[in-house]
Amino acid sequence: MEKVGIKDIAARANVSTATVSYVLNGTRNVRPKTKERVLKVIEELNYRPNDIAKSLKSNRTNTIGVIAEDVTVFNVPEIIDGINDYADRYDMHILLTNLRLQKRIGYNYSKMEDYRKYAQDAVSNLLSKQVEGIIYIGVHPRDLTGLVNTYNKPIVYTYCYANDAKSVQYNDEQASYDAVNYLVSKGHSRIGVISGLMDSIPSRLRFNGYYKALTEFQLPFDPQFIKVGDWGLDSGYRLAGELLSLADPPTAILVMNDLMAAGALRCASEQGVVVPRDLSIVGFDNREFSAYLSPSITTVELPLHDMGILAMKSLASMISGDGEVIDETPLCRLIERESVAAPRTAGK
Amino acid sequence: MEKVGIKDIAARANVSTATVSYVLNGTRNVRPKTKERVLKVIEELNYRPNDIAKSLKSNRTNTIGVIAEDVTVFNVPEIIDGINDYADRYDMHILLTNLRLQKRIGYNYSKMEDYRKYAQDAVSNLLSKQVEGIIYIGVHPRDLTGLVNTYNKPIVYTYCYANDAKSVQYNDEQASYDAVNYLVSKGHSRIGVISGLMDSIPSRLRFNGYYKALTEFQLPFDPQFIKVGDWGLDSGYRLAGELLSLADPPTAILVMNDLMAAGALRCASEQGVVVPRDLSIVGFDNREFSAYLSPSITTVELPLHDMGILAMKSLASMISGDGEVIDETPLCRLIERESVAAPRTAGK
DNA sequence: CTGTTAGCGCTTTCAC
DNA sequence: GTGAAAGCGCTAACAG
Repeated sequence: MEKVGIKDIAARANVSTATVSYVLNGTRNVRPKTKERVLKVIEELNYRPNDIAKSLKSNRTNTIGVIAEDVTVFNVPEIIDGINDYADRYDMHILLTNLRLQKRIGYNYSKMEDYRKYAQDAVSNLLSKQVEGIIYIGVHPRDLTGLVNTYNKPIVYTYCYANDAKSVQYNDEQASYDAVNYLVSKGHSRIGVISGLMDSIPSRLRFNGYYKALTEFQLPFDPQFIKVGDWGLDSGYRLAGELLSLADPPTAILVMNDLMAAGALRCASEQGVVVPRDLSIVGFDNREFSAYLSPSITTVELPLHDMGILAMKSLASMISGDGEVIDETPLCRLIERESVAAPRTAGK
Repeated sequence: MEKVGIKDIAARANVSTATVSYVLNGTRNVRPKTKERVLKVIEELNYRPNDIAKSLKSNRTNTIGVIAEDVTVFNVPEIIDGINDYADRYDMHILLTNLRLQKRIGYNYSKMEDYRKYAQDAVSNLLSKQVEGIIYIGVHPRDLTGLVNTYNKPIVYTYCYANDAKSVQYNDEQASYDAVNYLVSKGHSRIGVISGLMDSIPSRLRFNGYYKALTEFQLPFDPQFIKVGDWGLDSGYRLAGELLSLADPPTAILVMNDLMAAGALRCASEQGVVVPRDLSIVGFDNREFSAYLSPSITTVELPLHDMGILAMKSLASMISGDGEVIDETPLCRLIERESVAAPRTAGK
C-alpha cells in the first residue's frame, strides 16, 4: 500500500496514466463514467499526487522563497503573515529561511562579510529548490544593494531595499507629517522631536516629515527641540529630560519609536510632569507594550501586513510576467491612545 | 545560457553525466584532473543543481513542513526560530504554512470544523510536496488529537499536543512551583494566585505547581486567595482588587500571565499599594512589555526556543528512524525583575 | 474520448 | 576511474 502512483491508479482503473492525469488536473474532457471510475480508485488507494514529479515535468513549483533576516524581530511576523495572506489565495507555498541575523552576528557590523555569505547561501539553496521568486525581509529599512545575486530570478525586498531590485516600503515621511499634523490639530505648536540614530533611513524620513509639517503650519523651528537618541529606552528617558529642562519646553514630543517614548514617559512621570496633561507624546511602531503602559502611548503603526501582501503581489506579477507594476507605498496609521491631549496653555 | 544542466556540463567537459554527478556529490572517486575540469566547467556555466530532479530520484527532499496555527501570536516566532536553529545544522529546509487561525476564525469555536479542514488541507499539501515530516505549532497548549491525518508521515506537535503522536511540551507545573518557591525564599507565606481560565491546561498545571508548593512548604491554603481570571488585563485588575480588599490580603500574587499581572500592577498602583514594597507580583510569559512597565515584572519565561529545537530534533530522529527517543521537557526560567521583594512584615 | 510515449534533470547500477 | 542507460512520477504532445 506504500507509494501508490498514477500508474497504479491507471492499472486498477483500466485506463492509461494519461487519463488519470487528465482527471486529476481537469486538463481534458474525460467521459463521466471513466472519470468516476478513476476517482473511485484514487479514493480506494488513497492516492496523493507527487508534486516533486509534477514540478520536474512542468517546471513550476508554486513555491517562493522567503528570507527573513530574523523572524523574532518584532515587525517581521506580521509581514510574513501578509505574505501568507496573499500567497494562500494563489496556492503559493513558502520555503522559509530564517537568517537569524540578530542571534548570529548581532549588530556587529564587522561580521558583515559573514552575513553576506549566509544570505547568498540562502539564495542559492532556494534557487536549487527551484523557487519561482524570493522575498527578502530585512530587520529595518536600509540599503542592501549588491548583497545577493539571484541570477535573474525575481526578488522583492521589503522592510529594506536594494537599488537594483523591486522593494516594498511604507511611507515614513507621511507618517511623521501626519503625527505632527495630529498634534497641531490638538492645539500644539511647540513640538519637540526625539529622533533615532541619524544614520538610519527612517530617522531621516521621519525628520523630513516633522520638518515639512513645521514649515507648512508655520510653527517655530527651534533647534533645541531636536534631540537625537539611539532607539533605546534610556536615550528616550535622558533626552526627554533635556527637553523638559528647557526654559520654555515643548508641549508635545514626537518620539521616533515606542521604546524611547516609554523612556520619555518614565522621565516625565519621575519629574511630576503628567502625560498627557502637561506633555503629549507620540511614539512609533505600535509595539505591544505601548498599549499597556499608563498612560498608553498614542503611536504610529506600520502597515506591515500590507507590506507583506504587496511584496507577494509584486513578486507574483513578476513571476507571471504580466507586466503589471505594483507601485503602492502603504501608509502608516496613527493609533490614538492616552498620551496626547490639548496643551495646558492652549493656543499659541 | 539559460537552464544549464548536468548534461551540458558533461558535454563541455567531455565526461559522462555520471561523472559530473560523482564530482558534485563526492559519491565516488574521480581522477583529480577530471574533477578539476568538471569543476571548471561548472563554474564557467554557472551551474546550479536542480534539487527537484534530485529529490525525485533520491526520494528525499530534506524538507519538512511547519504548520503554525498563527505566526503572529507572541510565542510562535521564537519556536520557529528554534526549529531553524536545529534545521540549519542539518541542512533541512522548511516549508511554512501559516494557518492564520486567529484572523480566520478568531476564537469562534463553532467554526472549528472549518478549521480542521484548513489544517488537513495544509497537511495534504505538504505531503504532496513530499516533506519528510511535519511540525505543528499551536497557539496554546491544548489537545489536538485527531485533528489531522498524516498518513504515517512523522509529525510532532509543540505548544499543543495529540495523544496519538509525539509532542514537545514544557514543564508548566514545575515553573509554577519554582515561582512559589522563589516567593517563599523571599519571605512570603501569604501567596495568592490569579489563574487563567480553568478549562486551560496551563492553568491547571500551574495551579498544581502552586498547590504542591503550598503543601510542601506548609503554607496556609486559603480559598479566598484563589482567583480565576480570563487571561485579560481587566480580569487581573479586577481580581487583584478583590485580593487586596481581603481583611488579611496576600503579600504576594502569582499571576498566570503577564497581561493579568499588568492589570494587577495597575490596580495596586491606583490603590496606593506600592509594588514590590507592599505587594509582590510574579507573572508568566515574559511578554515584551513586562520589562517596560514600572516596576518591571518578574516573570516566568517559557523555553520556546528549546521547544523548537527539541521538536525538530525529535522529528529528525523519527525521519532517520534511528530509534532515538527525545524525551526532554524543557524547564521555564524565572526572570527576576522589580516586582518582587521581601514582604513588609517579613517572617510569619 | 483515450492510449502511447518521450522526456523533465538527476542518481546509481552495471559493465567496462 | 569512467560511461551507458534505466528509471524516479508525472505531463502533454501525438496518434488514433
